[in-house]
Amino acid sequence: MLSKTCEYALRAMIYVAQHSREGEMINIKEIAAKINSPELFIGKILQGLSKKGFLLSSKGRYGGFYIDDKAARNSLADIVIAIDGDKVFKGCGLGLDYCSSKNPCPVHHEYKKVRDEMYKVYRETKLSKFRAENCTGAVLKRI
Amino acid sequence: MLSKTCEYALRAMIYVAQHSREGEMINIKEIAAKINSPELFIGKILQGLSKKGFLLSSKGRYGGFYIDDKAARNSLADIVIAIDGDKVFKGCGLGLDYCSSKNPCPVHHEYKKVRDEMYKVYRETKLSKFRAENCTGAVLKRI
DNA sequence: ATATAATAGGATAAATTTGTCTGAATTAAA
DNA sequence: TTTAATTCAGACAAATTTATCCTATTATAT
Repeated sequence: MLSKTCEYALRAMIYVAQHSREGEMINIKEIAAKINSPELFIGKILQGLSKKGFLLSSKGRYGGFYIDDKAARNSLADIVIAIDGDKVFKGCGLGLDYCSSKNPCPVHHEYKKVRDEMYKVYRETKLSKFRAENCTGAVLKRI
Repeated sequence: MLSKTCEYALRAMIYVAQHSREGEMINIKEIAAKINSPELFIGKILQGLSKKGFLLSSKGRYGGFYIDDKAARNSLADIVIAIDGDKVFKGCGLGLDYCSSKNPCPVHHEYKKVRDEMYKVYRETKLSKFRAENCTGAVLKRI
């Protein structure tokens, strides 16, 4: 389970990827409205991701956020890890710090298998999949 | 990802199941020490689970907690749902409320598949698996 | 130049989760 | 019957996460 912050971030990044077109920035007001999130909060989140290089931003009138080809190479897993850390993809199913193949908790083997697949789902979903040229227009909020 | 409360609960319940023997109660101090959790906090958690019928308790000297055959029929998934709700097993990978097969988010199909397997892992791990007669003595904390 | 509209940054506030304290009730042993 | 050891209950406190406010900075159009 991802944090709310992380869920907002994924939706926002997908939305920005879907709508990034040459010479157009997408602003926070629009993003917040389209992904069902508090405007100021998603602003903060994207500012943080922008600092880390996950998307471009520009201030001033007609400013906003943008995901270019390079930034679109990031996967959803990269974003999750940047925000929530890797516990969801690497951690123990019972929350034990030391749990591992050599020192497994009572559910380690079964859990690890599925956890690895979960990682794969997020890792293999790249932002490029959502970019304008490929985009099928998946909606990120109830209409 | 489970809440910390839930992780403590699972570890505690497994520990109690492992050590439940006829006419012996396991007390909170022992449980907390063995699963690496704050004593008063896991106390509260088990009191809640006990109210909901997930384990038996008895007050007074030599009192404590106990899991009998009937309570041992519960799975780890039952406990997770009792504490964290079913979002982890039923929710959307991007946190959307309305997401479903008919109205899928951009990762719904891949995510759902793995999420269902995750549910299965917790659902098919029953407390009875850990009861004294079957117990292989899996340790729930670093020694 | 000026007005306008956007992000950036830092402080703050609200809500939730996690953890603690205190005393009451209960049980069994001595 | 007294004492000791336990869970139970409710209030409280601390920490973390989520969300907002205010001002500064920046960029564009007019």
